[in-house]
Amino acid sequence: MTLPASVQEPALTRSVEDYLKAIYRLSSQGGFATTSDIAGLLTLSAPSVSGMVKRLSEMGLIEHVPYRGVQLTSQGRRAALRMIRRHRVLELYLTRNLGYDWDNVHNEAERLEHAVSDDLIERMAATLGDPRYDPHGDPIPTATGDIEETELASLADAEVGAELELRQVGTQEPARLRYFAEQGLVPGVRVTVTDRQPFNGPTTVYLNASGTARIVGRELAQVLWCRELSP
Amino acid sequence: MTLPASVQEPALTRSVEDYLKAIYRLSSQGGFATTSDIAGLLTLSAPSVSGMVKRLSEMGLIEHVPYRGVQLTSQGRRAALRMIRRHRVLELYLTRNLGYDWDNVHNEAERLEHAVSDDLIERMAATLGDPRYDPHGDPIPTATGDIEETELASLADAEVGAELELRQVGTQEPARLRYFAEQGLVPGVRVTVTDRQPFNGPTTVYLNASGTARIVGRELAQVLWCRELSP
DNA sequence: CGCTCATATTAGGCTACACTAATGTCTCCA
DNA sequence: TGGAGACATTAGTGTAGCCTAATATGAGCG
Repeated sequence: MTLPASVQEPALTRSVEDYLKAIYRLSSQGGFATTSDIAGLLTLSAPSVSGMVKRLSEMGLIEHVPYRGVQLTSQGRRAALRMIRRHRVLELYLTRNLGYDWDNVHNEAERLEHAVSDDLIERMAATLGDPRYDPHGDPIPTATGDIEETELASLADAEVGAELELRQVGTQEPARLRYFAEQGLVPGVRVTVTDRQPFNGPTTVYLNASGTARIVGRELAQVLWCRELSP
Repeated sequence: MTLPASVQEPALTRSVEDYLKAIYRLSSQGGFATTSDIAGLLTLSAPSVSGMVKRLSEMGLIEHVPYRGVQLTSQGRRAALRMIRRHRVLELYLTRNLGYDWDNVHNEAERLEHAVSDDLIERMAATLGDPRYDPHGDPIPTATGDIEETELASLADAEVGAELELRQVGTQEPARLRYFAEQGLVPGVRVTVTDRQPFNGPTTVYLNASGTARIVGRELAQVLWCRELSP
């Protein structure tokens, strides 16, 4: 009566997909995602999260340690990475092929990621030449669920004199993204750190290509993730 | 406390959007859409439809005459046409820009139409050069909610000797669509009706461009909508 | 060591939307 | 004109997700 041995996964709801993405983000550094952190990220009440946590762990998507938090199971992680792939492929496609700017793709991708088929995502990815990074420099998981893990350091922590490649811009706020774009601070750019003011002051960098300087306040510098170039 | 005079419409749910599209289709010839027709089209139970009909008429989207059926209000019609525009623009975009065939775009568009923003639809439409017809020849409503109304006749009713332009293919079944494509029976093609067998028998047409004949059974001929060319 | 406060969970309720079973209404034909 | 049968509606349930209010837990500090 039912399908054969091959287990047919019953398709996750939009909510479930959002929870899994949030838990992935909050626990990607290895720890637990707490109820209140999830509630904060998704702007839901804590009891709502408690309720969903119960459902997700019954579905086998997360492991719940009461009063401590949750972590994804391998099944949950796979589902989360699938959503992240969708989101990032969509962001890149919208940017490259439909004239979106990197500061306004997020919301569109956020809605579409729940509606597109795997087939469409793979067609978009193929059209884009199987890209590895989204417009903000975040790595795109492969269709098989692998994601590049790179050690990046925040510009705010970089030493004066260091030569860096800007790799990821860790914000989705349109205003900040627009500002970064204006300043030429986008993934792939190479810079040299020439100064840092004390007491959490701003960082000054030279853009190697254009030879011009930029002064970046701490709050912004913290979300610019960089890779150290050979010294 | 609430928004100013400008009435902010509260965003329709996926279900509501589907009902409105169905009601549009069923009542576009002027009559009422009945509960069981809607239930049939959406594959829902009749009581489910009754319940939704109550909600839709409270929302002012439809007019309900008990035991007779429903019709769209102008507000409901606007919402329905907006969905149809989305669907058809999506179908064309997927066909033209992402390698879909006309027989497999329907389901993808069906899901995406609920998730895309108006902005994205307009970008797609602009990319496509503000198209007027989708891949099946159906007219695409304008962003302002106007739709071309053409008098078309079914090939099954065409007179022998008539010269016709095939304009719309009125099915979404992939197998039939593939067959039509193989036969060269696609929108825009010009044909001459050369024969019709009696007792609801098949229609024979010549493809004017290639000069080859096609025999089309009644069931298929009924969904091929044509415009009569000057006699 | 125990208490306080932040955090988590449970209890109870609401909405949207589906379902089946029971009931109402209309139409057409004998 | 009076049913019979087709169709519509109402009644009553269920599930997913959200909420607020009430309660439980645990961790750090006096």
